Amino acid sequence: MKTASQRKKDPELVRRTLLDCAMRLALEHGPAGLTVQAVAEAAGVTKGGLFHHFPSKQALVEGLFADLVEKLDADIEAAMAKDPQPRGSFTRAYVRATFDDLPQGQGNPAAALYVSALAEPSVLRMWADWFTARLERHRATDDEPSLEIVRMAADGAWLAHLMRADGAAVPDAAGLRERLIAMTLTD
Amino acid sequence: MKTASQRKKDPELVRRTLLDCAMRLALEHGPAGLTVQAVAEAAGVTKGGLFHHFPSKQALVEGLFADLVEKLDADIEAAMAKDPQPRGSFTRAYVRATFDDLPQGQGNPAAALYVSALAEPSVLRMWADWFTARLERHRATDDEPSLEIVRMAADGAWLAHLMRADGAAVPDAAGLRERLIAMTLTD
DNA sequence: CGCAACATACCAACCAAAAGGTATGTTGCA
DNA sequence: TGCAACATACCTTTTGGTTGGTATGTTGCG
Repeated sequence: MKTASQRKKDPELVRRTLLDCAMRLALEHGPAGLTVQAVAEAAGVTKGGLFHHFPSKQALVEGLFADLVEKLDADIEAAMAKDPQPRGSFTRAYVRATFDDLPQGQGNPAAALYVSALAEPSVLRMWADWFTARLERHRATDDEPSLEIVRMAADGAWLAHLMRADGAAVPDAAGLRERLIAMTLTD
Repeated sequence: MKTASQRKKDPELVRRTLLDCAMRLALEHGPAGLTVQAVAEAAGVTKGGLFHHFPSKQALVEGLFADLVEKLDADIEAAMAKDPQPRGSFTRAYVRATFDDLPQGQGNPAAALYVSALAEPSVLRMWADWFTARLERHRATDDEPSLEIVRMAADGAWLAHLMRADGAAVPDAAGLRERLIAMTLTD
């Protein structure tokens, strides 16, 4: 991004750039690398400029995760639209979205980002609210213990993926994914 | 702990106290609350005293997780000793240990501790090494996809427990646990 | 329209606090 | 006495955050 004097004023773009850069930095260097200084610099803005858009660092982090939840929600919605079978459709979509959204590239700082952000009560609340709301909405089709186990296994796979030491990939992610989806149909 | 002038010199005890206090602080306030100052203070020692036992903060964190892995390993070993059925015995023990070691009390900063510590490559390596070694050792009895799913579901349950917003407990942890164990027997 | 009045979007410099770490003492046990 | 086990005091860096100012729009009014 060019410096402010060279570009047209476009606060919405700056806001987006800040969020994008924050996400990139956090994924690459973990939560310790997510400093307002670094984010502002990466976005071609000064710290003061950042604080104009986000009144505090917490607000920035909240914006980050609001984006993330929104994206996950959209992916799940899309996956559900293509699923003819009603029973377990949310669980299948959850599995698909979880496996598809695995951040590729270097994986270990990403884990720290996600879960350490959940130390922030406001972020934790965001996630919990979203999840319980979806669970409530699809209670009729996805409220079975066997499906809960599938979702938890997906979470576990997500965690395993994030925590894999250096290149060591998760053995057979695709096969695992299909197996979990099959579990929602045959039970 | 009394101050140094009032107590007998007992470096081993001080070391243990430091690790225990560090664990407590991290569980209560998350990784951000795990400062050498706070740990030393809580243990009734000054910062200089802490740095005498642990040459750096990273060393302290590594000691913390070495303890954790050791405890988990002991629990799994104990659970396996009481399990007559060979097939899936490691997976069952893993499930039992995972559910039994759920840190009670307020849970959200704990999640941050665990996973953010895994941003430290040395800690991540510790965990990965332990896990792959156990997997290799029990390859004959626990190398089936269905058992892998059970272990991942246990991880997911662990994550869900850590991430529950304020009091909201995981619905039916005990039932879930039994269900997972049953899955290792009936498949 | 044209221009003053105001609001928005930034920048540059600075600040207090807290962090990890070190250098140098002091104390107590063998 | 000598060394391990601490305490005290200090340093450096980095952090989130603030302050005052400036450039760029936007709006109301004669």
